[in-house]
Amino acid sequence: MELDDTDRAILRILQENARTPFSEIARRIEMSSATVHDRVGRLEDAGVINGYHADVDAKKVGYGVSALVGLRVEQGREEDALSRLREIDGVQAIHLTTGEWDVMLRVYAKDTDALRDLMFDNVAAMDGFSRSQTMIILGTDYESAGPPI
Amino acid sequence: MELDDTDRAILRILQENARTPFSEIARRIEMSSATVHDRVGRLEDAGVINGYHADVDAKKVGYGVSALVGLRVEQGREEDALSRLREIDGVQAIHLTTGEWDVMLRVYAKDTDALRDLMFDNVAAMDGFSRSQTMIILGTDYESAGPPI
DNA sequence: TCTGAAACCATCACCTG
DNA sequence: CAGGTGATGGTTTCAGA
Repeated sequence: MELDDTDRAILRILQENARTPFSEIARRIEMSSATVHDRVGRLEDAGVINGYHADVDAKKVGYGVSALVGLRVEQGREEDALSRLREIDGVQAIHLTTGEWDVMLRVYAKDTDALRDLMFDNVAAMDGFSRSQTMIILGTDYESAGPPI
Repeated sequence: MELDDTDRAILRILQENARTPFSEIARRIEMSSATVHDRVGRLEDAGVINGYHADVDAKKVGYGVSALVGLRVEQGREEDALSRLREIDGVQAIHLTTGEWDVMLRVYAKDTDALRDLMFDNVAAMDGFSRSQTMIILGTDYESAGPPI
C-alpha cells in the first residue's frame, strides 16, 4: 500500500493519541471526518494500523521488574522452544535476533524473586536452550510509541 | 493508588483496544458509562494509563530493519551520552540495564545501509561509548501490548 | 472526497444509597 | 463517596452525490 502525506499525518496523530476523535483529526488535516473515517479504515485493512492500545504503567499494576533475556537455542528445537516461551506469563516479547543470542525476550515480573522463579522454573527448566543471560532494566530513559512517521 | 477488579477489567479492555467506547466498556463490566468515564479519568490522573497509541507497522511505513543495540558507557559520561542518543532519529527506546551492557537501544532503520549509517555516523561517532553490539531483529515471534493485568 | 442525517457517544450537573 | 440518571452537544458512520 502506498501512503501519502495525508495518511502519514493521520498515523502520526493516532500514534500520539489513539483516542483522538476523527472529527478533531479532520480539523487538523483540513478534511471531512468522513474522509478520515474512510482512510483509517483503509489503513487498518492494509495492516498499517494493527490496533490501538492503552499504555499501562507496569509498576502501577504490580510488575516492579522488567528485563531483557538473551537465549541460545539448540539446533532443531526452535519451533518447540518458542511455542513454550509464548505460554509463560510475563513474557511480553520474543524477538529472533542475529549476534550473540538467538532469541531476546522482554519479560515482566512482580519483583526480583518472581524474576528468578520465571527464569529458573520456566526458562532454564526447558530443554532446547543452552545458555541465557538476564539484563535487568534499571530504568527506561526514553521510549517512543513506535517508528517515526 | 489501589486498583480493584473493576479498574483492572477496564485496563484490560483499553490495553486490548484503546478505542473501545466507554459505553461498550460499561456494558461489558455492567456499570454505567458515567462510572467508566470517572474511573478512566482517575486511572489517567494516577499515571496508571499513560496514553493511547496506534500500533503502526514499522515495515509498512518504510522501516524495514529493527535492531537491539548494546552499549558500554564510559564512567562519568552517562548523562551526556544519553541525551545525545535521544536526539537520533530511529532510536525508539533507551533502556539502562545490568549485565554485559549499560544501555540497550531499540532502533528502527529503513534498511541495513541506513542501520550502518545510524551506527557509524551517529552512535560510534559519539564519544562516551567504549563498545557496542548490534543484534538485528530477524522477526518477532510474539508481542503483547504491555504487562499482564 | 464531501454533504447530510440518524444513531450513537462523551460528558456533566445533579441525584441516591 | 462510589455509582447512577438524564439532558445536551459532539461524534461516528453510511448512503448518496
